[in-house]
Amino acid sequence: MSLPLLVVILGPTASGKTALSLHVAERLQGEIVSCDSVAIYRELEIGTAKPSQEERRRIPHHLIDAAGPEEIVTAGDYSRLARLAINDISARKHLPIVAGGSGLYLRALLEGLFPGPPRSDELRSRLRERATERGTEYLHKLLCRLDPGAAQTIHANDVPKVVRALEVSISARSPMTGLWKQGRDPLQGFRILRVGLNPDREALYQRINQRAREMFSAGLLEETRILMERYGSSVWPLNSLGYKQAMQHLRGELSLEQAIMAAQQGHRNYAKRQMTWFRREPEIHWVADFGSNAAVQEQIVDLIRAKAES
RNA sequence: GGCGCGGUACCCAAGUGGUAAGGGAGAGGUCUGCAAAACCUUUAUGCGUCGGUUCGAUUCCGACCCGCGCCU
Repeated sequence: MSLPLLVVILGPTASGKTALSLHVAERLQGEIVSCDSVAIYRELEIGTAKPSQEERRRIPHHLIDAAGPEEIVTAGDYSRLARLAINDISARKHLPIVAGGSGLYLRALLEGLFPGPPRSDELRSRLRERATERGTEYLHKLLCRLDPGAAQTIHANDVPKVVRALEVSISARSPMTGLWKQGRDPLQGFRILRVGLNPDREALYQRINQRAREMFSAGLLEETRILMERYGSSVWPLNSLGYKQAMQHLRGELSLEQAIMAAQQGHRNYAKRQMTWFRREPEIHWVADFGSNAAVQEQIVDLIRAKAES
């Protein structure tokens, strides 16, 4: 008997992943595992374009609203939680459908991460202090000494990645690139079918513009204001697209129209980055259209059925 | 009609008598625990048009065109 099927629906923002996953879940007795690094937080509703309460009642969703806004859910955290959810769904004989656009999180789930230490906020803040004192080149020079291999791969200006490499090398007391060689821990026990949504770029950008504007008229500013009051403006998820620009407007740094345009721009740039990430993902069945398209939905249902029976 | 200011890439914009900064957009790329993050690469044989001066003009001169402001 062959392994159970795991369906993965990926694509850039606003490409219709939610619509497609909902349709597939409905037709094939599926449950959805979100792969979205921001929708995982509670109380961030409008800016994350989460599926509606009604949709969530109809189809079970996992890893949406799994953490509070003051928490940080890393790729590693996500991977562990998502694997639990997938195994659970599979045990109930339902079809697990992973849907989302967070590339790193998806890779962490499917291919796993290297056996490194988790993030350490104390170490990080110490390193960042040094960086502001002596300049960012200092961190990279330090990395040259601790892990020359990583220093070569990571650009000196890319502070977050340099910091992580240092964090790993220091707290594990051995170079990060050495730990990389121990390999990853891929998800096992499933046959994976990846479906990628790749609508025409121009059409996607128009959709993004429209959706970003709608978020503002649907109350994004008010939602952001409440979150700022409750948790402060420095909590991580408020740094996300849309929320960041809403905060800038609330602080008087941008006019409403400027904030909307900046949010649109941010989402467009993000969609482009997502596509470059996904292009190198293996074995994706690409669809050059939006997931909200009924013909696409039928086609994918058929594809999954065929695959399930093979 | 007169005077003044300006016309440099898709947009904003610096600049020099000796071969066109920078930023944004667009495109491509990187990514091994903050990733809706961060970072990298790339884009004008061309500086409103036509002449002139010069070894050499985007830069100086003249005329013209366009935009803005003021005056009549």
